[in-house]
Amino acid sequence: MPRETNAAKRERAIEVCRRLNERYGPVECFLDHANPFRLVISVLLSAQTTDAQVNKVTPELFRRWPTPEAMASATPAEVAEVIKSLGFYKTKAKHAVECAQMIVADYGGKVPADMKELVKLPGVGRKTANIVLNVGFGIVEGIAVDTHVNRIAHRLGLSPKTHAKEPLKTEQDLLKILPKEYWNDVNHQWIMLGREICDARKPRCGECPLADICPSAKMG
DNA sequence: ATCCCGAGGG
DNA sequence: CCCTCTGGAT
Repeated sequence: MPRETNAAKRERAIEVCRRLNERYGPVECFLDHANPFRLVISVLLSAQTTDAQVNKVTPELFRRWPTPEAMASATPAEVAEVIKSLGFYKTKAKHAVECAQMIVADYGGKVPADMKELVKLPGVGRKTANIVLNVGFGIVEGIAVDTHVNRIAHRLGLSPKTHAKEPLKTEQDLLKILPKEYWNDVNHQWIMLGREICDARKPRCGECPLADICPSAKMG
């Protein structure tokens, strides 16, 4: 079996994006993104949980501490009490307060619109930073590779199996394959596919719009 | 039981 | 490289 050319991968990846665009329509953020500060905190809280769970706590959270200045003077214990229905709530509360403090101390109370600066914030990695850049600032600098995107890229044969646990390498593979105008689609729509259909354990290939062009679906 | 729309730390 | 943090969904 000859190795697939990059051109073939690109063609397939673009077709993937085209079909997912048809299925999901324009991308949308379901978290509180009224301003970049709220977005950073909301995305930070969303790790390992759902937007719906996050949206249950953010109204009270931002009612009590609406700005970086306000949250900077909260204690992690106070914040933890408000967000305790979420997983990892103690760590997230600590990160939220430290984020607010750093935004005030180092960035004049404004969330930096820059990947290198964003990832300096406690609890903010590339995945979170990518979403903040995309949704909060309209900047497309990379692809937010989470476990879903990672898995889908692997199943579609767009990133080697050896990169399965290295999101940075998966991101680099996708950046090389896909033209930039599709990066934002990956950030949002591939994640939805991963949640609804391309499940880690039991993928529902029978309902998948990509089944006929997916090597993994063909092999079962 | 087992996994997750991550990230920090050892 | 590995572990930890955590509630909720399945």
